[in-house]
Order: sequence, then C-alpha cells, then structure tokens
Amino acid sequence: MREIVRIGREQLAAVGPTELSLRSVARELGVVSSAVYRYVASRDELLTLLIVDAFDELGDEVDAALNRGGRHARAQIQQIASAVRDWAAREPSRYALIYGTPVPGYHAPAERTVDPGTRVVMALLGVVEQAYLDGAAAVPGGPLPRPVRTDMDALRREYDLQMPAVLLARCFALWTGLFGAVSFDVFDQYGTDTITDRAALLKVQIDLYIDALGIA
Amino acid sequence: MREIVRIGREQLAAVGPTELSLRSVARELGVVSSAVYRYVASRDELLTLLIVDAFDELGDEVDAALNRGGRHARAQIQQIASAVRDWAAREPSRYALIYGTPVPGYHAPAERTVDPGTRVVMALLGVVEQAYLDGAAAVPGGPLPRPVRTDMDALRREYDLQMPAVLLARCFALWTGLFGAVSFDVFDQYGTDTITDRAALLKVQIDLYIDALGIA
DNA sequence: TGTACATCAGTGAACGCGCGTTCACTGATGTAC
DNA sequence: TGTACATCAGTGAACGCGCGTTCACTGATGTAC
Repeated sequence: MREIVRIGREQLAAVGPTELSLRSVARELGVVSSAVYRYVASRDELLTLLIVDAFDELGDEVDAALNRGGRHARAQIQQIASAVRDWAAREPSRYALIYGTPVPGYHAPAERTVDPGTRVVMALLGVVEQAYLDGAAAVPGGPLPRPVRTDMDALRREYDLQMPAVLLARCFALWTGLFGAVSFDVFDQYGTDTITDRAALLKVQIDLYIDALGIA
Repeated sequence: MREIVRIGREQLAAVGPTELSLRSVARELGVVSSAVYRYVASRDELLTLLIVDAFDELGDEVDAALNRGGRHARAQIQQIASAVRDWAAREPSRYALIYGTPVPGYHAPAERTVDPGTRVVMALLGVVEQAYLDGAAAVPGGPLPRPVRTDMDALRREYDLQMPAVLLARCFALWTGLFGAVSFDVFDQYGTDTITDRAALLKVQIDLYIDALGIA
C-alpha cells in the first residue's frame, strides 16, 4: 500500500499527472496490473492518494521551514515561499498534480483532500494573524465590495481569525500571488533565458506582496 | 485549415488539452483521421496552432478592453485583468493549454509562440510605462538583488522601457499575481462555496497589486 | 503433532477502447496542348 | 472543343501501442481442531 504510493510518486517524477497509469505503477512494482486492484479501487483513488501525499509533503516542508526560524513575519513568509518553490522545483509533476490543470475526468473527494490542501494557506494566515495581533500589520482602510466582505467574514468566523476582513482579503492576494509566481517558474512561463535567478525574482515578488499587506 | 483550428477549439471546449486528439478533430470534421495529415504534420503542430490561436484571441480581448477606455492606469489594468478572467472563464481548456500544466511531451517552437504569448505582459507593461512617464507611478526605493537587476536591465533595453528596473520587477509581481489569481479561479483552487463572487475578489487582489506598484 | 480448511496476495488472459502515424489507393478537379 | 495528363483532397486498412477494468484461477500462508 505504502509501496504503491511510493512508486506512484516515482512515476510522477517521470510523467505528468495526466498520464500516470495504474499499469505503469504495477509494472514498476513488479506485479501484474490487476494486482493493484487489491489495494486501490480505481485509478481515481490512486490519484487521490497521491494528491493527499503531495499536499502533505508540501505541508510538512512548509511547517519545517516555519520552525527553522525567523521571528519576523516578513522572514517567515519568505521562508514559506521558498519552501513552496523548492519543493515545486524538485517535484514539478507532483506540484502540477495539486496546483496545475485539474486532471480531466477526476474529481477530488473533498473530505480527503480539503484539509491537507489548505495547509499552506493556513500557515500563511497563521503568520499574518500573529503579526496582526502583535500590531505589526497595518490595517488598510477602504471598504470591501459586499460579496467579498461577506465571504471574508464567514472565513473569519470559521477559522476564528481576529484580523479584519480587509486584511484577510489581502492574504488572498499573497496566497494566489505566491502560487502564481511559483507556477510561472515551474511551468516555464517566463521565456527561456529572460530570468536567470528565479529564486531571487520570487523573493522580490513576495517582498512586494508583503509590503502590500502592510507588514513591517 | 482554418476549419481544423476551429474544430480544435471546439474540441478543447469539451476535453482538456492533454487529451485533445487528432482523431477526434478528424471525426468532428467528418473526415478520416489520416486526412488531417494533409494539413498538419503531427499532433504537436496541431497543438502549436491552437496555442497560437488561443494566445492571439486572448491578446485581442485584452487589446479591445484597453481600447474600450479608462484613461487612468488603474482602470486600464483592472480592465486587462477582467478581460483575462472573462476569457479564461469562458474558455477554461484553452486557458489551461496556455497557462496550465505544460502538455507532456510537447515542446512549443519558440519562434511561433513567443510573440503571441507575450501580448498580455506587453499590454500591462505599456500601461505601467505610460503611468511612469506621466509621473503617476511612484518609484520605489530599495535595491534589487544583482541577478534580478541584471535581468531587468536586459529587458529594459530589449523593449526600450524608460521605467526603472525596480518598477519593472514589480510589474512581474503584477503579472504573475494576475495569472495566479485567475488560475486559482479557473482551476477551482478556492474550495467550493468559500468565494461567492470571484470576479469581485479578483478586483480586490488586482487593486492591491496596483497599490503595490505605487500607481495612483 | 498433524490434518482440514479459510484467507488472501498475486496471476494471466481477456474485454473493448482510443490513440498517432504510415501507406498505397481512388476519384474528382483543373490545366496544357 | 476535346483529349491526356497532373494535381490534390480524401479514403480505408493496417501497424503497434498502452490504457482501465473484470474475472476465474493458483498457491502459499496462517488458523482451528
């Protein structure tokens, strides 16, 4: 079982999420294809296992990066960002599996993927919330469009956040900005040769997002 | 020929870029699969045609949105952003083709895809450059890490930009931030039901990025 | 200690499918004399 | 005006491939008496 996930991971290192096949996993496992069905009900379930696995590993890396240090919110966010980037660069297919084009025909079962899938945002929110509580985050003025405000308030209640809705909305910009930058990097959207040090560029971009959050 | 691209587009409406097949295009065209080879050398070339087609259509939409008005940089950028979002929401598969996980095994021929692929950034850069020339963009202080600075200077020369390197670097944050937010939306990375009005959220996010650019 | 039986991991063949690409071909349309 | 020929769009069969999934099965291991 664990073996299957391990091999699935390995396969993903070679082949993009869409063409991950039960048969290739079986082959690599040194077993006939139908044998895999003893452990996994279908290809979809294999994908689910690998998605959860990827989210969890990324989540672990992020947590580890956070623990490694930096007391300042800015440093912590930068650390989260590089952890994400490093993992994504190391595991482009697994990154694509969870943050790229959804695998066609596959629908993730919410009850298994939501929790692991939110670990990175949760880490970011944790840092910003703490900065807010410490008075280290400037609260931006300006109203929020009603529907956004409603959603943000619902989230604040759900996750028990003290930060105001405006700040929470800005966290979304940080979150999507981070993954946008990482995706451009991993999926090679910058032309070839235009950016020589992508890690450095990411750092600059994240700095900008942090500035925009009003964090010291 | 044009017919083939048209049908390819239609197919993409139904099936994700990875499983776009020559045979399905032929089928839809009412023709035997080998006939398509009279017009297109291989599946890869079909993909190239569709990629260029998608980039061009998106570029046209963005240009149209820009022309539709707003003299202020802020309004113009917001208009570009909604044009991108609207097109992406309408054509998720074609968006995935150009901004999602790269199709495995396919390599885009740079000489055909680069120009159409840069139209959106070019539009953004045009707006920011104009704002800079009008003195409407605050030039941020702070140095840039050396490699980033070098890349930015190369780009400034290549595209004949007056804006300083720091500002250009910030344009990258706007660019990747925009596509990060749109991808999260189109690829359904926000949980279900957490965001009720995604267009409104995008607007808030883009506003933040514009603030960060120091644009009035 | 020895036998009878149940459990269970893995086998192997088969199903029906769709794919990209090749090849020799047909038959209509257009051109040259 | 009429015939001979070239062009060219499309055909149809075939190649070898990999896929997900099913099914009845073998044979080793473990358990109960």
